[in-house]
Amino acid sequence: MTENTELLTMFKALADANRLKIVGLLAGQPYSVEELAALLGLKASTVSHHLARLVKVGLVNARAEGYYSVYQLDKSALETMSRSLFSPEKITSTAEDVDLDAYDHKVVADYTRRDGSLKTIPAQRKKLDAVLRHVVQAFETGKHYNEKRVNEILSAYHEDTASLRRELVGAGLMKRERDGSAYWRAE
Amino acid sequence: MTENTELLTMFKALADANRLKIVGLLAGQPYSVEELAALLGLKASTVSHHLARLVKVGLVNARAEGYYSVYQLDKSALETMSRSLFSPEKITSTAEDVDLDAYDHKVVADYTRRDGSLKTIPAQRKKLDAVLRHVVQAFETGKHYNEKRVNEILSAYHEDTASLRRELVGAGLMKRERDGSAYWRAE
DNA sequence: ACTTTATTTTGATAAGTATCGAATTAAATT
DNA sequence: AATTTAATTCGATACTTATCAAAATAAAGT
Repeated sequence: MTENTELLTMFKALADANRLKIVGLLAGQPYSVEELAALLGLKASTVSHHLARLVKVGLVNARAEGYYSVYQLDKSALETMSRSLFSPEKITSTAEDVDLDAYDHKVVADYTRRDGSLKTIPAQRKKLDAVLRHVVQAFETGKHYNEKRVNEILSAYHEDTASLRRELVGAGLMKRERDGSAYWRAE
Repeated sequence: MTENTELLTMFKALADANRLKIVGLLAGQPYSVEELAALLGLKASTVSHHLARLVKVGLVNARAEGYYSVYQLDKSALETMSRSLFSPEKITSTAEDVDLDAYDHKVVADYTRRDGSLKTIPAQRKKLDAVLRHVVQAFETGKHYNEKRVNEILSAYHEDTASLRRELVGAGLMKRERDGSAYWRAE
């Protein structure tokens, strides 16, 4: 949540009918709080509140003038924004603090018992893959295992060790010698 | 409220942290409802609701794929929007249904009694102007009045007819002969 | 046809926020 | 200094909406 909050507060600032109208009015000319209140049919306190939010995101600014504080639109800020707001970087940044492994974790959690064994082997590709990525971590990288040892390890997860073994190889998560004499975890 | 509601619904659609994250995630690759729910730590029903709003504004669309309905970002729509959303026309259109005379009306209402007479003559320029624009309507356009008649008409508004008359001329709302023999309403 | 799985819809609830009125602050004229 | 006027702040209320749980759909594999 570095600067994607900037995006969010910006959109929130504009996600109100009256604030949008204020921006539209100020695009034509500067106005005082009192004038805006009369134009919108709102109380001055309400308009003041709206203006404060627009100031906070840098869209408008105020200058004192006689009795009034006159608000005006910062058009350069508006232009800058229209160019940057929807840039690919800004868009993708909104999801940067999302844990991309959360789906795998949830699937694994859904399919495993408290003792770590699998309730069933998922039938669906996506979920099977998630579970396989979990199971393969029981093997050390760079180490070779014979089939008997592989089955022993897999039996902690499910009795159908043959299926698990086959799926692991099929998914490319484990490799094996052509003659089946040895298995190892893919890098 | 023709298409400025489009602007509003668009901003509202993006004015939510989780919907922004969804857009950010879909910018990277398509996802199913279930996956998004796991990634965001939300229930599927909630995500479904968010996606429906994003679909409604045309930012994302869904395609059925096996068990899942896979949602993807409409990047062209995103680009179109980023260009048009902050255009001067769109911005000013948000205020197009605002009654620009509302301020004058309010000022006049504040300063007049039920019988139409003025409580006081406003000291402030802006309000005085608003009241003068109201008072001048008591005169027909294209007709000439002598000073006595002008004062009779103005006396319905305030006893200080001399000030009213002077201000009306000063504001350019009424014209007069150099010798003061006749007054008429400016076009 | 039946079962499983994902999605959507529907209420209900909780969190957020727009609005107002009253009180306070700030600024300018008398 | 005192008074008027505009703006802001504060507290309360009403409205909106994000979220979830449960029920209803939809779709696929058995």
